Amino acid sequence: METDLALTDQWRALLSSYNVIAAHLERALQDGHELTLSDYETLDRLTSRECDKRRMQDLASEMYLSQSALSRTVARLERAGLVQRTLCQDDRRGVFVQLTSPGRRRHDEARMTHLAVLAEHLPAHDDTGSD
Amino acid sequence: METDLALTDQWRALLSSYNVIAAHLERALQDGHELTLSDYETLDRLTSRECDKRRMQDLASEMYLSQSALSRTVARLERAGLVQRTLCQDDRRGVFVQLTSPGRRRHDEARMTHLAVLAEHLPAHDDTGSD
DNA sequence: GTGCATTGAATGCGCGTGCATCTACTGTTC
DNA sequence: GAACAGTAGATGCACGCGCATTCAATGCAC
Repeated sequence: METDLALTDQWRALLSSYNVIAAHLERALQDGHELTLSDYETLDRLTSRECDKRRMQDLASEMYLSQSALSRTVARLERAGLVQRTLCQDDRRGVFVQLTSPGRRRHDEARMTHLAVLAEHLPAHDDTGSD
Repeated sequence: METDLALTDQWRALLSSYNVIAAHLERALQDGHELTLSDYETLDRLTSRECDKRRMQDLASEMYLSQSALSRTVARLERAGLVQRTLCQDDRRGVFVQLTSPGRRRHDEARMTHLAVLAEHLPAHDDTGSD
C-alpha cells in the first residue's frame, strides 16, 4: 500500500525538521538567554494577550505542554522573576500569570535569537542568502 | 517585517503538528507495544538495512537522537531482547546492532499502530478508508 | 449547612534526553 | 615499542516531561 509509504515519508520529514530546528532553538535560547524552548513559548503566549484571564489552563490549552509541565514552567519563570502569579479572587482555584517588566524585556531579546534560528533553519520562502 | 510573522507562523504550525502527532504516537506505541517513539524509530531503522555495519554511529547519524540517547535506547532494546549488540572484530571500539526475531516481530506489530496514528493525524492526501 | 463530585493547579515519581566526561581501542609518529 | 591524538561507545549528572495523585476551592444535591 503506497499510502503507507507516503505517510511514513511525511512523518519522517516532519520528525526531522522539527528535531533539527528544536535542537538549534533550544541551544540558542539556553546559551543566549537562559530560557528553555517551553520558557520562551510561554513568554511568547503572554505577550500576545494582554487580558488577565486565568491563564494556567488557558495557556495550557493553546500550547503543546501538559498541565503539569506548564505549572513547572511558570514556576521556573516566576523564580527567575519573568512572570508573576496572582490568585484569582473570583475563583480562588484559578491562577493568573502575567509578564513582569524583566520578563517582557527578556522575551524581546530572545525574540531576535528565535527569529534568527528560524530564518536559518526553516525551509525558506525567498532567500537572500542562506548558508 | 512580515517575513518574521511568516516564520513564526510556519514554526508554530510545525511545533503544533509535531507535538500532537508525537504525543499520540508515544501513547499508542507505549500502551500497545511497550515501545517509546525512539525505540520504534530505532527498530524501524534496523529493518531497512540488512547489512552489518557498525551501527551505533551509523544509526545516530541518520536519526534525530544524540549519541548518548541512542546508546541508552539500544541498551533498553537489548534488555527487552529486541536487538542484539555484538562487538565488531575489525574495530573493537565499534558495536554492531541487529534485530532479533522477537524484535522483528515487535516492530511488525507496532508498525500497524504507527501507521494508524499517522493516518489519523497527518494532514491526509486522499484517503480510501482511514481507520 | 453537610456531603460529594468536579475542577484548577501543584507535586511525587520514574523516565528519556543532552552534555560532559570517561574508558577502551585505533592509528600515527618517533 | 612508547607516547599521543583521535574515535566509538558507555555513563554520571541535571533537567524537563507526562502520568497519577494530592490539595484546595467550587457547585450541586439534599
